[in-house]
Amino acid sequence: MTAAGNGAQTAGRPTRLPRSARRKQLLAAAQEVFVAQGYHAAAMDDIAERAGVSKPVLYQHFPGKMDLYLALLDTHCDAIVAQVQDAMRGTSDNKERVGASVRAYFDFVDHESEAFRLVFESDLRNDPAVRQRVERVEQGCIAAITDTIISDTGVSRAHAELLASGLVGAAETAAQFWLAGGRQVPKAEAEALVAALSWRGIASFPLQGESA
Amino acid sequence: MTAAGNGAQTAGRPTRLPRSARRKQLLAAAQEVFVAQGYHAAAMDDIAERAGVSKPVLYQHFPGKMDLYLALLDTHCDAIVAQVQDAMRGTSDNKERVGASVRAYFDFVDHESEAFRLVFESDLRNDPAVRQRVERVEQGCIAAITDTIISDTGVSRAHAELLASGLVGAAETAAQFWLAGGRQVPKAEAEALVAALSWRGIASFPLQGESA
DNA sequence: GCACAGTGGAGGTCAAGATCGGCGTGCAGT
DNA sequence: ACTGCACGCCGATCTTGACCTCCACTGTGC
Repeated sequence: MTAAGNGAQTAGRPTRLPRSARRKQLLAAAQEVFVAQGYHAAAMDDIAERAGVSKPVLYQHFPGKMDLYLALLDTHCDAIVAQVQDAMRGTSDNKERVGASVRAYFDFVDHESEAFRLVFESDLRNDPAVRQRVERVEQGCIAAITDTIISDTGVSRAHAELLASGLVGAAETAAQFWLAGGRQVPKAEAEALVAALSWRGIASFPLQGESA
Repeated sequence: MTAAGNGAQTAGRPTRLPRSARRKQLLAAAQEVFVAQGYHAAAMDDIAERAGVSKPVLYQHFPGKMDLYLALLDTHCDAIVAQVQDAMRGTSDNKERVGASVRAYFDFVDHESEAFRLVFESDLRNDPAVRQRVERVEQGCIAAITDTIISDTGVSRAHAELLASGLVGAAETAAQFWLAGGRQVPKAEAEALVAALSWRGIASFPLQGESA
């Protein structure tokens, strides 16, 4: 199962690809290896072999291992933040906003090849560049929700951020748990359940007891 | 601030310690370095220097880097699971259970030297031994809450686990966010806020959507 | 037939985990 | 009190493993 089941060439005649296609293929191969092994355990040899090319080609497309990783990370960081922001902007019904946000997390986690691990389980969070991006994701998602909470409940920003982080954590953890457990519950059902939990939790806050 | 502010000797005369005390001191030094740098970036030289000893002493107490890390990890894994289980067993009032669980996560995160990073932000989750322990923590906490949810709401186990994972994620993420944000909200206030969010979310479930 | 672009495998370098001979200190026996 | 002993500790070193480049080969356009 070294390089047989993917979309690259299987063996023998090395296929010549245009740079753009080669780059995309390298990114795909790198993603599979990074997701399966993590950053540190993933060797450049593995990625090259997975893509069916040799190491020099890899270094002709990416200056180093870190650049390769960051390219992938950026893609998925942008994806999840955009999905959550769309969930906020897509409607003005807050209940529907909660549902869409939860769906965003489940979609992100359910995306093929478990790429979410690059963001949520990165073994490079100590590296400044990676840490900055990962924190930016979490803070971006929290910020989007925070604004809505503030404008619709009137709680202080600090409180709203805490609530938003709780909601984000619930969706994130539940989605990961749902996937790790082998999708024992149908996706729509799981989304509805977590959305209900979140909505019931947050919906009572407007104009309710603030400092209770 | 290399080795000045800790409990080790500052410089000059190397103090001879009994094995037990030396071991505890090495564990403390290792925890500080692992928390600050992560597993991979932490060098054995750093840990030895932090403890004020040389590397061979370190290897006289621990067979390798991994053993040292696992010793620390086990301690904190046991701690958080026990805290959540105590929160469940400490009372039969479910609202108080939610409050105690949230408090458990905040206490764990607020514990000195940010040791929670060893569990929640480990950069060794790919390693089987570490992964097993970290997953055991999450599943242990979820299981404790799941049982209560099942017995008090009657939802299916799969649904209860999803709800529990959501609650766990909310507490965990909110606690980390609260700490990362510099404790902008007093601890008791933050706990109450997240507890309210969680309780309002879960409290409506009994006899509501399922068996009502 | 020939130049050339791009590939494949072998090697350099370096960081970090793991380890060996010397040193100094405290203690027991006479 | 003096001497030999044992033990814990340290500086310096080895080795492994992984990232990152250099020589021989192959297929194509004129």
